[in-house]
Amino acid sequence: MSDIAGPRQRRKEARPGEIIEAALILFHQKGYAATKLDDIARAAGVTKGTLYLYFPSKEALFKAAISETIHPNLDRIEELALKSTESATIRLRTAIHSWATALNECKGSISKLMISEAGNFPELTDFYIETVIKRSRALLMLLIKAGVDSGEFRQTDPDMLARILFSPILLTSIWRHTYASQDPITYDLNQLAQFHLDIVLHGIAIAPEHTL
Amino acid sequence: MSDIAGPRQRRKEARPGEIIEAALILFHQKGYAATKLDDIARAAGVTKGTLYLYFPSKEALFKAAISETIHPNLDRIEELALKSTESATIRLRTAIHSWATALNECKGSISKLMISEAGNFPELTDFYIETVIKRSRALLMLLIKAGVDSGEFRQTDPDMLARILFSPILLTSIWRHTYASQDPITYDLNQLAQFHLDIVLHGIAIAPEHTL
Amino acid sequence: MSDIAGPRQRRKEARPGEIIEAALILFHQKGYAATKLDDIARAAGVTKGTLYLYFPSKEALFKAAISETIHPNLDRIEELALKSTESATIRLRTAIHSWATALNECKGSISKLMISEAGNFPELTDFYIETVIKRSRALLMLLIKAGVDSGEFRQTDPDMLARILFSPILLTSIWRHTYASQDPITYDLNQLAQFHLDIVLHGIAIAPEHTL
Amino acid sequence: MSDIAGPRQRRKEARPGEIIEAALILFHQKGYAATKLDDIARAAGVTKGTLYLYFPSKEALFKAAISETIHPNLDRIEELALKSTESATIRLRTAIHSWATALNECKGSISKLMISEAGNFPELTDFYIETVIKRSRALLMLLIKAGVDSGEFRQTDPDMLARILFSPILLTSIWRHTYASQDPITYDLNQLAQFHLDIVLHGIAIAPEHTL
DNA sequence: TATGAATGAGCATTCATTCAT
DNA sequence: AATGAATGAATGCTCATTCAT
Repeated sequence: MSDIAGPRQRRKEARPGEIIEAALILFHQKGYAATKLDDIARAAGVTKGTLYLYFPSKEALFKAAISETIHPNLDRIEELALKSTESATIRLRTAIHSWATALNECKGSISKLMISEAGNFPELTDFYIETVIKRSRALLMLLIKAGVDSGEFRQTDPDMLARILFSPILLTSIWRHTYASQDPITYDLNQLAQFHLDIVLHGIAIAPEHTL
Repeated sequence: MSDIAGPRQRRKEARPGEIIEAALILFHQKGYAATKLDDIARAAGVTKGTLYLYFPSKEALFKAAISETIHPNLDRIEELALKSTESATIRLRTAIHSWATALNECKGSISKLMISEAGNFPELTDFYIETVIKRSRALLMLLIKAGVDSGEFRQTDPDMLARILFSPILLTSIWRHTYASQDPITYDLNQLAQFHLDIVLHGIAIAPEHTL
Repeated sequence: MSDIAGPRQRRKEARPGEIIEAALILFHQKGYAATKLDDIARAAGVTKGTLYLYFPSKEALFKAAISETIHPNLDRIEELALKSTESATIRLRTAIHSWATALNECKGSISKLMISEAGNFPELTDFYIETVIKRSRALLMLLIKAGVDSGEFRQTDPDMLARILFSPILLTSIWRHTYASQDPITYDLNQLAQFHLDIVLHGIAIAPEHTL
Repeated sequence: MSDIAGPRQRRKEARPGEIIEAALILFHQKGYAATKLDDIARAAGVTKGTLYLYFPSKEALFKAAISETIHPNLDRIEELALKSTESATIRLRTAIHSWATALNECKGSISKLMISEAGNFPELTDFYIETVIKRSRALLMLLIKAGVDSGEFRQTDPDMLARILFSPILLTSIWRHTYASQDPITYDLNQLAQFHLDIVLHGIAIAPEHTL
């Protein structure tokens, strides 16, 4: 009932989140420079002035939107894969699938946004590289090395293999957010992940039973 | 005669190309909206007004830059792989390596630019999807199907496999152009392609001799 | 009882005065346009909304601040000089010194503020000119004429002399409030007034005994 | 004939001066903050964007306007009084009259502007104090000391006397620019200067012949 | 063909004012 | 009486585009 509030309702707690959500979608669709604060305000159901109650500038809003979205996802993946006592094969599959699932559910793609805007926001990019990219890749490399050590996988280059394992999922996720209307993708990221894992694990497995 | 022009003197036929080259680099670095015509003009060694002698608007220049860069690359790949009478395995390897080589040499990445700006230039995106993306993928799928038909590869999903085969190369190329300073990549795209092909072909090969 | 209120608790009757005091200082320091209501509110220890309980607009607050500060000072000077039955010389000295003393003690300078903002507030300026400037000058001219009539001073131009007599004090007062840090003034306005009066009275006196 | 140029005429050389002149008048009338760039542009006969071809910001335009106006006047006064071999009395009269003449002719009053805006532009104020105020006062003090040394004037406080000598002229000049309509002044600054000098020199002269 | 001064619509940001609480 | 979140008109500044030279 009080949900249907008038135009001057007070929402101090909820506002920043609503604004960030609206901003992220628009930044993602149009890029930072092409996104107008008017658009963000309208999408968030407020006026332009209100944005400045919560964020001191457009740039600050952009950075906040990126950071806020990144942070809650950071720890989840690592937990999943590291705690487990299963075989490296299983843990690798689990890690990648949980990541694919996360990407499947995202409305926007931080990866795409960072690719587009990295050149214009060097410090933000540094932060993203350190906290997201390197950390994610380190996890994959850890699992790959574990598999090599345990005799599940052949000797291989963990850096390249890590890059190869996440590329199709990440690029397809970006693709879907970019070319959804012109080139729709009919399967979900988990299917793609499974398909790729089956091939790669078969390709690097020492014994067939280590494929799954 | 006009060939012997001074080093600073430019032949007028060369102008559009020089402008496009400068524009492409800047669009790629900063994105469309953040790139100023002043910057492009300065980088091309002309003044802002001169741009309008060759391109009616910023948007037209952007589209021209994309199109001009795409076109000369379009036919090359197809020729390479289709003419050959080798095995599907060989032709697949050849196609992917020649593509990796092409990407290796590019100063900018049209793929990255299209990902960034697709939302703001729908018609251009349509054109890109039809002439580049779908055509490239169709080529890979053709070769994959040929390999399945010839008994070199197991039965598989050509769309997914095509996507998987170009993802690491394309994403790594984009990566390199985006995060070069923060996260340098030490190997080239051909090494990555070979590494991936070895694994995947081994994974999908019916007999070991079809891996190479 | 309400006198025993906590140090932070303010009696509501005091509010307008506290706001005016804070406003006057800020208007004086930064000028009308550069002073934000937020600053005034903060300086007065209230919130921005509260200002509107006492003053209908920023302009009204400004005018009130000027008027409130002017009024209590209006009558004082006239009393001092007019009641006296001393010689014109003495009364002139008394008037100027009491005025110098008043200016010495002021934290802000209405004169400076009016000089700065006269162009933007014509009606307020009219009011200030009529009630302060012309009245003050009329007083000085009255005393000068009295001195001429009584044979204390030579025949002279009362308007010019009045202007000359208050200029050093007024300008120095403004100066002190404007360039305090860059160009500090080491003597007080009474010293300056006495110095000037000694010279001028000696200059216009008919007989030496009329200098003091 | 070509003077009646169209709206797109080119005036690169003349423009900065025209803009500064228009800006100075408006800053003077309304103060810095209350002066809109649109107003300045309109008064200068250009559009807002043109201002930015010549000045990088409103603040830079303001500072340029002050500086440009100050500089040409700096050396003039000193020359006048210092070269002369006349008596100190004559040189003092000459200096003050030439200064009064300069102020008489000015459309705006930098002094007024600096009083209004000193608080908001500390570095500009420092510059003004050092190059204009202190230099002018030093000149007057020099002449006063010369008069004392030559036996023309009694022993006196040069700082105070200097301040007293320029106050009426300066304040009246400011007054005229501030309250022209409400409180017009009927005599010019040279009359005022002569009136004051006659009194003061008579007041401080050791012998009557040193008054003129 | 080439220039670059000038334009003006567009956008980020500010801040006096309002109003639900 | 007091708050402070929200508003929106105003304004400094940018930049794609035009055009006289």
